[in-house]
Amino acid sequence: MSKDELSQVLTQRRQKAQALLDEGVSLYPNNLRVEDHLADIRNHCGGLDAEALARETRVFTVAGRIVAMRSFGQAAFDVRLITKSLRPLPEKFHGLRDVESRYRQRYVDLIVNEGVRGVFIKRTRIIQKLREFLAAQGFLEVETPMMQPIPGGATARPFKTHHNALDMDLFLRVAPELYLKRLLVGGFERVFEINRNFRNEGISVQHNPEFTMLEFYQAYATYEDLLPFTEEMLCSVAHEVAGGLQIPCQGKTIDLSPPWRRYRLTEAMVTFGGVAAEELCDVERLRIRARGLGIDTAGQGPGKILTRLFETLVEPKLDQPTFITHYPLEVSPLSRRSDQDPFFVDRFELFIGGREIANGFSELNDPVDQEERFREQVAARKAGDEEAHLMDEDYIRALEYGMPPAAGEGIGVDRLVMLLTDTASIREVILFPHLRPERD
RNA sequence: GGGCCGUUAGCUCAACUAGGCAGAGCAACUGACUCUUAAUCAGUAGGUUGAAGGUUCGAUUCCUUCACGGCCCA
Repeated sequence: MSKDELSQVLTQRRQKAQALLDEGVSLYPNNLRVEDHLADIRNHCGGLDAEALARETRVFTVAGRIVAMRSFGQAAFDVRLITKSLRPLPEKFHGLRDVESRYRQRYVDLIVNEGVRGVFIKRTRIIQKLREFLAAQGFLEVETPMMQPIPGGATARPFKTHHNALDMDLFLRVAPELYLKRLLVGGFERVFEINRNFRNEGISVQHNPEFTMLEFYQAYATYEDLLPFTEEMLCSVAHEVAGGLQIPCQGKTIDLSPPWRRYRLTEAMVTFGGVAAEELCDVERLRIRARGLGIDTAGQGPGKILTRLFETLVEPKLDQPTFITHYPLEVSPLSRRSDQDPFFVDRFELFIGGREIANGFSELNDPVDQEERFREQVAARKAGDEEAHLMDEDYIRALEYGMPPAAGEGIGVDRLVMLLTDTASIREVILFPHLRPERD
């Protein structure tokens, strides 16, 4: 096939490899012991002048990529081939810039773009710090199913797969929530999981089909306990990886110093969204406003319309850390109903840099109320809402055994990494972001 | 899903407003040079310009469709 014809550069590389083979040189030996790093040589010889260097007899064994070589000069090396590369690296000065190539060939991106490497090292440190913080607070790290017969715990469309031996459909989880709360029923009082969720939705600078989520649950706590806890946890992470609480974010500076400001959702609509307080109680006026913004309100109640308006009008303005509390029950099928006002639930979300970073609430542990909410979700689903929850009878059964009052929270790890590395696209913090297959 | 932009040598980019033999730097190859911090000098080679079609005497350039990517919107 003509497609397989190699370019001049690749042909030359293969010819060189063949020439080495013909000389009896092994192209992929594995008996090397690396004893030093370049830093060792620098530390040992960096301060020496030419004469002292000439007298130096110590032998260093280092390994690495040869980026440039001149067979010229007095310092001589007997270089030993460790791995024959058949492709050249991108140009040394400009590196690899093409975004598509960087994502498709992340291995090359990581070789030549030091900043990229730094982002992923930070990502690992952030996750390590979250684990460390939670473990120190007595939380037990657990693993719950990624493949679920009934996808639940979030309003999102799932990916479907099939188990051949059992001949049954399974769904990649959209959230671990319902399983983690089963563990509260089982007697674990503090649990958390850091793992992948999968949502069958559009791809954007903020959305990858698979993404990493931290969820943690604490018995005998309320959502109000989670606010200072979240401040403390995220500040400890910021100290660790960003070096402080003043962090750069897309040209602005975000101040993470606690306490973070708090608004009820309705207050924020007035303060940031420019909506009159009277309008908040008037569904029809809200609906008209939503339609004016291009939001589809068909079949949606006041709670959902209010939330959609909030997302459009307020969310992007919340650059500095802000807790929003008192979400409508209509959009919170797993949260505990507020004792003061049954329209709302005991829930909050945290916004930083105009993006949702965390979502937490007091958990609904009344099985009768939960079953009713599921039925409403099922009805919404029948009416066309593909993201609505399904009935999970086993979860109801679990609640019937008695789940201690508890609070739980989810933190989008990718978005947290974006925030702490000042990155605009989620693809820059995921090693291998999803791309369509390349052709030709 | 919609709009806008992009795709040219291994890599980074030209060739624009005006259709007229597809170019440069780095990398590669050959030779020279004994002290470098991307970059010493000279020479050589390297292309189905993302794919297919159309307009034209002639298309990287104009038009259509498609593929992939980016940004914005949903």
